Amino acid sequence: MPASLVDYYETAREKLGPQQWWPGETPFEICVGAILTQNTNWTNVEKAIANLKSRNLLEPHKLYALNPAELVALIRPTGYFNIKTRRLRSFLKFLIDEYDGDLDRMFAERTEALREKLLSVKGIGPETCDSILLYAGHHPVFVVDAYTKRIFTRHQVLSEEDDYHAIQDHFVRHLPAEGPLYNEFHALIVNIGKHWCKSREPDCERCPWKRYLP
DNA sequence: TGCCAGGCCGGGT
DNA sequence: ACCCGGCATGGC
Repeated sequence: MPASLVDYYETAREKLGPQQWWPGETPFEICVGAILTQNTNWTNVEKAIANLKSRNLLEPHKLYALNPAELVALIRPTGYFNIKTRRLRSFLKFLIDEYDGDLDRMFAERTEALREKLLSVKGIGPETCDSILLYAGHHPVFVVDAYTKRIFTRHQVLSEEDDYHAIQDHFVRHLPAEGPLYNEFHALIVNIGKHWCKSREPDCERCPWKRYLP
């Protein structure tokens, strides 16, 4: 009998321990980080977050009031700084226009309705949207990323042509519908993707799942 | 030294 | 409906 997704989860959880994600102190910081980390190494994002934090700018109205050119300079280490400035500001405008900058009010919306609204913001795609929902808002949505696809395609759980929605659907259908589990599982996937399973070869012997699953 | 990182958008077939 | 180039810094 092939390993189930719950087997994958439990194996990784045993080997790597609790992940305590997302690495951000406040819901707003998590939202900002989710946008800044698009196709970007997290260590670069940390530098940008530190810049914003040191200037006390991690608050929606303050950040939106900041001169865009200043924002470009502060998030420079993340790369794509021009486009990310636009994306951050479009999210901030949405948050301020719709909820007066109050994330609690935003997250009080029903999951599906909020998901659609966030996806309509230019610069927020499915992964960024779902990361914000799950990690900043504690909505029970499973986050899919490049590691999820790469690792589970390699393990023959997913196929190459599965798109974001197909992958998300697969996980949702095969896991208990629990936000905390979605949270921990995605965090474990990223941990394994970054530190254990970097090889692009079809066989990755170092990967915990390769070694410990039947 | 090159390749890659927790995507997304817009324009071209 | 796809496919693809562009966006850009910092670390290994």
